[in-house]
Amino acid sequence: MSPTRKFLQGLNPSQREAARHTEGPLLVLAGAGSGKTRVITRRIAHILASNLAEPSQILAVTFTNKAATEMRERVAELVGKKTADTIVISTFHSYCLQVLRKHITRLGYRKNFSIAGDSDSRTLLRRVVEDLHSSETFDTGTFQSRISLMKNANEAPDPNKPLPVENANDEKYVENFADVYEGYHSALRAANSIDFDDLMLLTLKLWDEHPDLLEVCRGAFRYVMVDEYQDTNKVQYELIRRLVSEHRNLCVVGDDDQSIYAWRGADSSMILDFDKHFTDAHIVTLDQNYRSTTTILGAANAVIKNNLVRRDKKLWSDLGAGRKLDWIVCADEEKEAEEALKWMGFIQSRTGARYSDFAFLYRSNQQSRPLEVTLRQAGIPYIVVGGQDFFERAEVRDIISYLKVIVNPRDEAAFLRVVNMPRRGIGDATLHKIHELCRDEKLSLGQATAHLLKNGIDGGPVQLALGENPDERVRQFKEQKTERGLRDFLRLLDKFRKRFREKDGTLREIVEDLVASIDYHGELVRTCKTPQQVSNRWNNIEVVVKAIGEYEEKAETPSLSNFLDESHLNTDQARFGKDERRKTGVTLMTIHSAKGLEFPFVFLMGLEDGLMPHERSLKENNIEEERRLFYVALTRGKRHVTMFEALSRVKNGKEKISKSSRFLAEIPEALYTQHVKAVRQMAEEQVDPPEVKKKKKYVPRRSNL
DNA sequence: CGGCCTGGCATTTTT
DNA sequence: TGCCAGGCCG
Repeated sequence: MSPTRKFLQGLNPSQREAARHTEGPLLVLAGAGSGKTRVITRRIAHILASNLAEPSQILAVTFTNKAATEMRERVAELVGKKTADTIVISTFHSYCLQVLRKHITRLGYRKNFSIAGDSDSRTLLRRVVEDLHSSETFDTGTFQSRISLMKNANEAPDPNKPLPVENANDEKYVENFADVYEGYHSALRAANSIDFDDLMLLTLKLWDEHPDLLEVCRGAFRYVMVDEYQDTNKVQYELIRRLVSEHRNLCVVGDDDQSIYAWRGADSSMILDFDKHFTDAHIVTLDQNYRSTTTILGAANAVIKNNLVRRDKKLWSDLGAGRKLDWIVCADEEKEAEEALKWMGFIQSRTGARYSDFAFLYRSNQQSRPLEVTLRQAGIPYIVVGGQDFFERAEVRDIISYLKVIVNPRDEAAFLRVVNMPRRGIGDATLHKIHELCRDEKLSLGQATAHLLKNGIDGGPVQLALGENPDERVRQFKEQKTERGLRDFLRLLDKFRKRFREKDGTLREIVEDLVASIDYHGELVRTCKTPQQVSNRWNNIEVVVKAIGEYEEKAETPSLSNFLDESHLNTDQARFGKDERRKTGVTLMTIHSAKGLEFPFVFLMGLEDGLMPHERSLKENNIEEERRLFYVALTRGKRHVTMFEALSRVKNGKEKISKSSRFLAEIPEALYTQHVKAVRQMAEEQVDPPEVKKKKKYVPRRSNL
């Protein structure tokens, strides 16, 4: 067999067409379960076998590290590990970070800049909002998501444009938005920090302001591929566009029907308009599904075709019809969980399936509760995927923040987090002084603190909150405590900066010493309510320390800064334990986290209007995205999907009665069996909601004149 | 400054 | 119902 044909073997006609179409723009519309990873990896192997490019001249971009690793492994199976390792397979974020670490000084940042995680951003934003000195109270998160969406869309604040986030159109948000946006960015700038969105935005800026750098990056690749293209945003598109502008060898793979991250800035018009952006684009549709029964696909197709904005396609498979879907109507969420276990037992008795063949999928995380309780009672092993990110946990952030402020002394969010942790008697009043000094004198936080110590804490214009305390001796005593605290803190930072700089011990050893120096364990004992909490949190600290050790072993040139980069960009949950349980237990997760996965048996929980579709999306008119979510949920199933609804459910501490999800009515009746385990009529009579019709807001039309 | 209490609030979370 | 932020008081 000729080497160029070798990697096209075993592909279906459309897959092969996609894999061999190497030149010019190509859009692969890859339906759920249609073997898109197979196509991408074969395509890469085919390019290499045809000697069209060196491995290092191929760039494959993914959204998650997990996807990147998987892709590399699968390519390695085809072309060998050595070759696979030289292909550039990376997430948008880590590719951009690489570029920025090299060249960011051209944008006026320092090389040791920090990446501000979501909570770091929030810390900074809170500060900015406080500085507005407005009598109003604001929700920081509203500003945060608004800023992020705007940056993802590559837009700057424009007072004439409405804000896309819910409740962001309140006058007070509109009025203050420009100031907050501005304040946030100068705070980031002063902290020598950039946020997640900046990774890409600044890379774009760098390329646009310094064409020589773009030239270098562009010249490095002959073929560019982007996975999950429906999840890209405007900025990512602009990056890609620049990278391929010479040769235009761009292949994007994705499925508009699985676009479920618009709320996070993904812009499905990127995939919908691909052939407008790249006019001579070739389009290949992969609609043969290798995962699900025709029953499941029939339901999924029927549901998704109600979406108006999409590229028309219909999945099919030759895997047989299988069992009709089951739709179980339960009284409440506890019954729902019990019923689900019964059905699992039933399926197991018929098929001999293992626990790990089952997934319980739901719309929102709270729904895991009743399931967990019931599973635990039944002694069935399970794993809950998702929830809080490991690196966002308080104790982990504490330690990471120490490391961040050690690497980047200007990092404000990190500084603020640890300056009084453990308790050093440093409170708001002192911090405000430091902060003002920073801004007025353009000092780093550390410098400002040192300055403050030199001139005496009370030298500034701000009154200590203790001013009203009549007992002057107590006041002075406390002030001394504060001074001592600040001094100790600065000394500690200096000491460890020096140790890291001089490589006085391994990274792991130094971090261990740091944790001991601040007596973090003692702090946990002091602040935690239960010993259980202490051991949980301490355990997480140990995981961090261990992670540093592991990083150190595998990295060629380990550095603290590089470790921090990885900890921000590679937050893959699977890396941190509980992997064993995944092999033996049932899986509980949100539909969002299930994207890209498959299970022989899928249980969809809580299919009620208000939950799925979520009432908030309903309010925001995002029904099509909710429908896609339901579509994603259905298409996770290989052999069977069981659907559950609870007529009544405790929501926010109150019992709520609901109707069936409107999406269920979109499934052809011939494809499911309904099992009513609760008297629906009773429930419906009780409620039938006096449907509160919202008055449509009257929007005056602008005259054409 | 820091502990305690209260009131408002409550999707989804690849990086 | 449960969490977290901000306010209050010792």
